[in-house]
Amino acid sequence: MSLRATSSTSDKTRQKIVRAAEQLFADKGYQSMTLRDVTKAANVNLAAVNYHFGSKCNLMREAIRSRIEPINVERLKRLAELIEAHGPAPVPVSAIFNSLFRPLFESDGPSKGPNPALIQMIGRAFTEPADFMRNLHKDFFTELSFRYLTELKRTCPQLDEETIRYRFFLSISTMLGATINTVTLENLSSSKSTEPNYDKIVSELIAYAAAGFDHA
Amino acid sequence: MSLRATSSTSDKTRQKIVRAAEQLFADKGYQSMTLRDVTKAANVNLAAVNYHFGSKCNLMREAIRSRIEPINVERLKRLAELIEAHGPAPVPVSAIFNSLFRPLFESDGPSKGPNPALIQMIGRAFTEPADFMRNLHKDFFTELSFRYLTELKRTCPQLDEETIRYRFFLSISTMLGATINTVTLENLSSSKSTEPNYDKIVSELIAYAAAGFDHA
DNA sequence: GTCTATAGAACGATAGAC
DNA sequence: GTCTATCGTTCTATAGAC
Repeated sequence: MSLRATSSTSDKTRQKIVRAAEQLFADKGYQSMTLRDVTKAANVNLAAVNYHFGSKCNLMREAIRSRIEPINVERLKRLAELIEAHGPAPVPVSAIFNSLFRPLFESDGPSKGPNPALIQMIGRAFTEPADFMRNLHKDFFTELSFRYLTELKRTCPQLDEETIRYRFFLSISTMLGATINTVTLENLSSSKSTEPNYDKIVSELIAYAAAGFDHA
Repeated sequence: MSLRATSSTSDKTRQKIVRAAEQLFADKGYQSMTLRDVTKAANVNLAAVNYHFGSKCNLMREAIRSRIEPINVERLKRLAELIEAHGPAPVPVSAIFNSLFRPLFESDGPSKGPNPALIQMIGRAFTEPADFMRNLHKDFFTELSFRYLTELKRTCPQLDEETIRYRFFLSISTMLGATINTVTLENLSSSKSTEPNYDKIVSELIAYAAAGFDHA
């Protein structure tokens, strides 16, 4: 049968499916999101998912991969720029976290605004219990965490390796928690706006994580 | 028909179901956890869940409620003790977070060790997308957050209300992320122990959140 | 490539014997 | 209270017409 490997004249159906899947996965998680939901929201036929992606699992792997990879590229690019800019001096913790957190919240590209569905999807992907996510985590997080841990160790030589790993873990946890923890997010703003203020969230997040990581 | 409202001579079946549900919910989330899984793990009959709890939804509401309520009581008790002990002086942020975070990780009671299944279950409950969780959050979090925000405001009068709410939200996110974010948790210890070191996690968590909250 | 129709399996819930 | 058996629904995935 052979799945579609390359783009053709029209990827509209494929794209519509991915976009709908993003939103539904963000809202309801993997198990609660059904292919009927997806194809209905995308306004395509039910069979289209299996034709284009082979399976529900593959659809989500592809959806998540296509979003995370550019973000991780941007993260490492900014980290490299920081290292370059500071020469032999270590990069401040807040600048390191800035390069790690910002790209997620500028998910549609720098100078573009944040994409709530995309932010939530990634947050949920890393807290999703489904088995097939495990490998994704390894693929997308191993190199990234190694690079960031290396740089954080250089900036904070007074902290032993184990402490650095714990605090890095807590920093990642804060970021992920902030993206999916709708509970407190709703109670945050005194105004009853449905849309969270991501600009405020991300700058607070960076300052919070930097202070939490760097404390005596 | 009438559900069982009061305890009878033997709550063994009921208890076994709740315990099994906790573990499975912690591992797989609400939708992936089936009643067939639960009753099989509990070694009881499939129909027992609907007899004792009426529905799958009700089972999890009861399981979560029975765990969170004692923890919240303990939290507020410790907070009240802190306020009492400090008299008119404000309670330090780290002490406030100590009273908020510790009870979850001493979930089987003080002097008892942490209960991984319980910790994960509560973390997952607050990040679960399922609709029926929404009301639970309101029930178990509204009063708690009000009390803690009041006390944090007294301790940090230099911070405006909105900033306090944002940082409190981030602190809760850190805690929740730490309980369910298995990804990085696995990569944490250089030793390949399956069991996370909760003692280390919780003390790092409290110091981290206090520093993150209290920064200039 | 896109559709209809359906296979095949799993689910929550319940009826009714004991 | 506890069991077996099953109803009615919903899911992913696929076969086959167009």
